[in-house]
Amino acid sequence: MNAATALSKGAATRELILARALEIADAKGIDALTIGTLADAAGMSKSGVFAHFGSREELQLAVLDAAARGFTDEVFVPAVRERRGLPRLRAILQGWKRRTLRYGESRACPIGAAAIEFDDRPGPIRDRVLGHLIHLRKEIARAVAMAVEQGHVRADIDPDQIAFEVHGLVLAFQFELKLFGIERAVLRVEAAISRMLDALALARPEPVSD
Amino acid sequence: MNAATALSKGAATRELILARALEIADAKGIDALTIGTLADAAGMSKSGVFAHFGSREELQLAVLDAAARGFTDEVFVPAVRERRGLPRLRAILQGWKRRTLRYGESRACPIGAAAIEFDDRPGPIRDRVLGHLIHLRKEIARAVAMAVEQGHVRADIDPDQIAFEVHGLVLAFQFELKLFGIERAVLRVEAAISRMLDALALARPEPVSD
DNA sequence: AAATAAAACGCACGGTCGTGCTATTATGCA
DNA sequence: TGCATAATAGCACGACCGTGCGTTTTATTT
Repeated sequence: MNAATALSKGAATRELILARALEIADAKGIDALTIGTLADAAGMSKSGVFAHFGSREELQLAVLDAAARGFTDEVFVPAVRERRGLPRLRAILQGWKRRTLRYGESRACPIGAAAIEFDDRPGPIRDRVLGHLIHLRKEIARAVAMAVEQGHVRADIDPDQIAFEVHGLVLAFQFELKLFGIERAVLRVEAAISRMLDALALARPEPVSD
Repeated sequence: MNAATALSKGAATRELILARALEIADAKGIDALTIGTLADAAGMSKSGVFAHFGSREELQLAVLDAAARGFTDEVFVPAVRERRGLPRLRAILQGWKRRTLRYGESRACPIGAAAIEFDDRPGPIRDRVLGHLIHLRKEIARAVAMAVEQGHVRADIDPDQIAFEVHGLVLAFQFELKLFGIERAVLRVEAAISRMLDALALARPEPVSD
């Protein structure tokens, strides 16, 4: 056995289970992820699956973390190959758009969905979800701040405010996908993104009165 | 019995049940609205509640419609007292913000939540939710179009695009409430709203190059 | 007031859920 | 190869779900 697969049997099937769990959570949402369904999908017994996590909640937390890792790998990791500043910010937005599109017209990002499903249920899951979302927002704000440092963007803008509005754009994009289909949603989000990036790069909102 | 309460016993308790159901759906989401819980909240038996709707799905549809009526009453109805154009658009946004705030930091608009919970479950509920959302978006776009007609807003903007972005703003607002609390969320959304309304009213994005 | 209709209840059924407990099988090390 | 240990299966429990049915209570009409 080589180094990459140097896993004990238990750890290996745990990964297999987690992969199936991620598929289910992607497709049906995190609280449609039941132990029985997951056991069927993994070709195991309920108690076999259960033993790997100890509780349903622990399973859900593991899936949440896996989803967050997937987001990082798919959106942030490729983006850091771009130059700091606007190019990298643009890459993040493109990656995010691409990932959102992969969910299609009738599914949602599992973390965003979990944030809404659990917003009224205090506990570890809600905390974990909010933690991931806060991290996401910070990364966006960081990319904007870098763009300011690089002189790509006006110095008087607030990176956190832009992160807020970018987040809203992606959320609206998800809804537009469901409401009016892919083509229209892509047009809208790209119009909004370029409008926003233009506004960031412009000299001042009212150059005449300067 | 006077005219306002001229309801048969059945219709009256149906309204009572619906009111309790709306409370539950507001607080816990539409699929935490179970017949047993609702029966307890209404002080009735499960079968008593059940008989009024014939199925759980029919109950959920009724609650969805009630929530949409509530939104209209709370947001659109007061807004039509304002003058057409920007004042009315502003009133809609304020009303929407106020309503969103009422849900606080740890609950979501039941229709928006249902849109996400049911995005992967085709059927009458999903259709109804999307119908309400499309209606909402059309109303926003209509208000923007009126503002164009009144000359309050540049003629080259697309009302549907603005409706898209406004929707995103409110969604981001809801998340901001959960992530960072009320004060910060209010500051952000008001900054974003006034920035957007300013952009609508301004002459052109690049007046110097004209 | 009696008769008819509507409304609500009590109860049970079949289903799924998460979770323990015990037995069995497979794995990895001496 | 044999043995300790980890991994999985089997099974049952209690809770909750939606839903149907027969009965009983409450409203409405004659």
